[in-house]
Amino acid sequence: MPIRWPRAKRCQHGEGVVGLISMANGYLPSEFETRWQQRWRDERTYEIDNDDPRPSTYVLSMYPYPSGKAHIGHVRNYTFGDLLVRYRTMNGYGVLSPIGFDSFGLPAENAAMKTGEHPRTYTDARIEELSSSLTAIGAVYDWRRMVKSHDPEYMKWGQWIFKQFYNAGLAYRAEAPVNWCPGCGTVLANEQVNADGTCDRSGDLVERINKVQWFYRITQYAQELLDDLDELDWPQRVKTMQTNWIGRSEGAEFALPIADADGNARTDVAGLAVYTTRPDTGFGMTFAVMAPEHNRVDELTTDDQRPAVEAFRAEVKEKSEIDRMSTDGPIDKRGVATGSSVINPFTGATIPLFLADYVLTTYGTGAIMAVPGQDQRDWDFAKAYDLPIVRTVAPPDDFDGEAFTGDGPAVNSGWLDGMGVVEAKAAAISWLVDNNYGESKINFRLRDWLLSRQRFWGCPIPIIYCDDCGEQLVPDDQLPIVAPDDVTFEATGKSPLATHEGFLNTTCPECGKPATRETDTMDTFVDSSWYFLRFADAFNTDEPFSVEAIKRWLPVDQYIGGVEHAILHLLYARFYTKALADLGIAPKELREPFARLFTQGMVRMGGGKMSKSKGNLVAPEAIIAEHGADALRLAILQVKPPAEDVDWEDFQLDGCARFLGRVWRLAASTADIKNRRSGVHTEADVEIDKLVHRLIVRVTGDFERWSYNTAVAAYMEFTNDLYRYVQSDDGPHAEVLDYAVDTLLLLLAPPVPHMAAELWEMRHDAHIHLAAWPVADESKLVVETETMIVQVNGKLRDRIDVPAGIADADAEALALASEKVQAFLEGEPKKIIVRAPKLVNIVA
RNA sequence: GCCCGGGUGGUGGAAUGGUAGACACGGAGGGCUUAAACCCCUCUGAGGAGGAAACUCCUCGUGCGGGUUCAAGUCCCGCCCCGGGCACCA
Repeated sequence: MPIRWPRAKRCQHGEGVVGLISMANGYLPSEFETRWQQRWRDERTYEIDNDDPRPSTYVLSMYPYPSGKAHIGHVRNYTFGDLLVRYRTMNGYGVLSPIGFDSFGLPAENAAMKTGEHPRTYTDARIEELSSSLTAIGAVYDWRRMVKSHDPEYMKWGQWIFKQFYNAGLAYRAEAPVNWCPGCGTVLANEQVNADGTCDRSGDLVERINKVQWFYRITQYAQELLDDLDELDWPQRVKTMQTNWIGRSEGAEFALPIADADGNARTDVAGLAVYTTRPDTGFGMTFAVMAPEHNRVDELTTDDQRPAVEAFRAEVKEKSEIDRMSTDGPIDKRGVATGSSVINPFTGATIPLFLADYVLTTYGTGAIMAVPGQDQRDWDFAKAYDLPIVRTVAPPDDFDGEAFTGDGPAVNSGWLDGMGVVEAKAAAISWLVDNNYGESKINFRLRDWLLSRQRFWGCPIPIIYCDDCGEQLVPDDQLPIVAPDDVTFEATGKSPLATHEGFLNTTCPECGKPATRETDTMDTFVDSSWYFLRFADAFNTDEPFSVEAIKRWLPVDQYIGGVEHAILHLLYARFYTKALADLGIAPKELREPFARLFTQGMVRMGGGKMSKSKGNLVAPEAIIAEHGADALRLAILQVKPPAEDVDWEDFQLDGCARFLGRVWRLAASTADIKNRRSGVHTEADVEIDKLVHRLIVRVTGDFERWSYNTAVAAYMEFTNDLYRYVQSDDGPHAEVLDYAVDTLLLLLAPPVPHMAAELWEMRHDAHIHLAAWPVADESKLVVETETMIVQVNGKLRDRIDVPAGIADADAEALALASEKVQAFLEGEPKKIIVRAPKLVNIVA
């Protein structure tokens, strides 16, 4: 609440601060911002050694993909991290604040195809641009520790880690589908495939073809990745998303015997394995469905259905997984009968076997039992194909839907009848086990991590293929394997690695005979899965990092990044950390990389995501030139809670710059204010002093809970009060004012580091960022009177000033005595709720 | 489609279940100025009543419909709309 100054004390006649404070020292950020940036660098203010005596804390913003000059989205991300680094430093911590670049990736390769420039020189230039942008917004790092994905030293240890994973059985090869463009003769990223399934370069229809590729066995850690989420101080929504992504489910896997022409179970072939989370509904299984890619499709398709099945499979090949998972649209064209039948083991009935696009090979067994009574998609399918529907769970009487997925007594289910879902599940599973049809099974939606990329600009997978010895790891003394420089990029999109003779041909490390290299590179998520560990020991040439260094800094105390990374990056990094710990490369006890996570929202432009490809980027340079980096930082903090998405149009640069000007004028010239006084403190002096201490509490609390927009409001409110104080007829008390301004500057040092530093040096000839964060004096926080609100039936009827320590009975008496309240009372109150000193609610 | 968020004045937002709209932008009025800009001060959710005025008071109001509660922007249920992710963009 702002102070309500008595009218007479206010400045009435425009004398204003103009008259009191010199205008000569205008706020001109361009005169000192770059100077301070240079000084932080020269004075190594934010460099830190591993033997630094201060208590450790590790603040990390996700390392950026170097796309060139920063855009406002970057600025927002790195402002939050920078504020925290400066805040923690003022709190006495030795803060590890490193920066690096996620410098492998598709855009550099695309640029190479356009301009012929080698991705390395292109990427190095983009890193320079982004680095200078980060410096220009005042972000401070220990630049010595910089990690770049494409740095050969980092690649060397990345490949070395792959080898350790391979030796531990965590890396393996298997077939997996890729997007294949027949026109370009190349594999496409999902991003390069248009919504209609065509190649964005050639326009050809993209196919899904199978290719042998490398995987990391992340599923081995599925349970641990799920369990350990509990101990993380992460946003609940990110934890929920990871939980759902891992997708643990308990159910049963069992076999549906294949039926012969007479409807009897064949004993010469294995049954069709299906996975279900609802074994209790088995009696309602009226058909079964396989994924179109299931490896038994050929075997189980009858001759008369073969043409239809082949046509269907060709069609599905062109569909994306998202389209296939969708339950939108007509379902009648989304499946086809195989002509074969299987047997429902529960009922003994012969039921038809279909293919449908919504069943995926990647989940469960790639085949399902269909129970239309309890599953809406099965219901729709049954309707479209005229299949019987049998309810096996009785829906409530008022149920008017189709498939019923809720709980209820089992019906039409033989020996399960009458049981609830939980009981029936257990009973059905024991029955399946007892009769040798199957077993209970925990299934995860999580799939192994496909890390092969058919790209040039990535970290090569350190494998050699020998005709005689098979796949061989590249020996350590040959690492890193680095992509060659003498390559040309063709507009078709082919990776030059696969055709570069010098790269491709090598000798087998085992037998010495001619052999060939793996030409796929690693997913860039591999690079980003351990860079935060390398930061802790960035100069180590003997190992990726020492256990000691990791023990000193890890886990990251505060990780900051976009919510778009909520699943993939954060899950992969967690997996890497666990695997590295289990292999003894990282400390055994390091189970999680990021103790606390903050996910900030994105900056949108015209309602859409800001991105280079959309061409709607806003560059910070022009804004910094006009308003200064501090004003931009403050506007970022002020405009919206950090976790939420924000539209660029809503930024209030002018207002923030105006506020900084107000602080500047006040702080730069307090000594010149004409009517400064000394001696005895007036009521106003005491009041201002209390506000200073309340401000410390507010800002500190807001920083701790990432509520920067309200912290900015607190600064502004306080500054408004200070202005009124300075302009009051009595004038300001010199000591009170100086203390108030100094404290304001200290509190402003993390968000607006340049201006705070400049003013502090003017006032104290010292470095504000090395000063201690202010601490509030408890005795000055004591509140003597509170405004008690009085409600009648929950509606506000009066406000009464009461002593903070008022007893409930006295509060009640005061409330009832109020004339305003009396007017709304008829007869005796039914009930009175008293929450002294804040509230009394009278129920009439 | 599935998973995860979000809907509060003209705008961005604030509000441990307890005074809805702090702070800022925009707007209005006043001061300073020959004038303008800058700057300083005040007012500003909608509708209405009383008063010469300062001001006082009433009703409505947090996407829609229900519910829980003495009390709901906040908790629960069901809708509607908007945004993000969906495994090869990073």
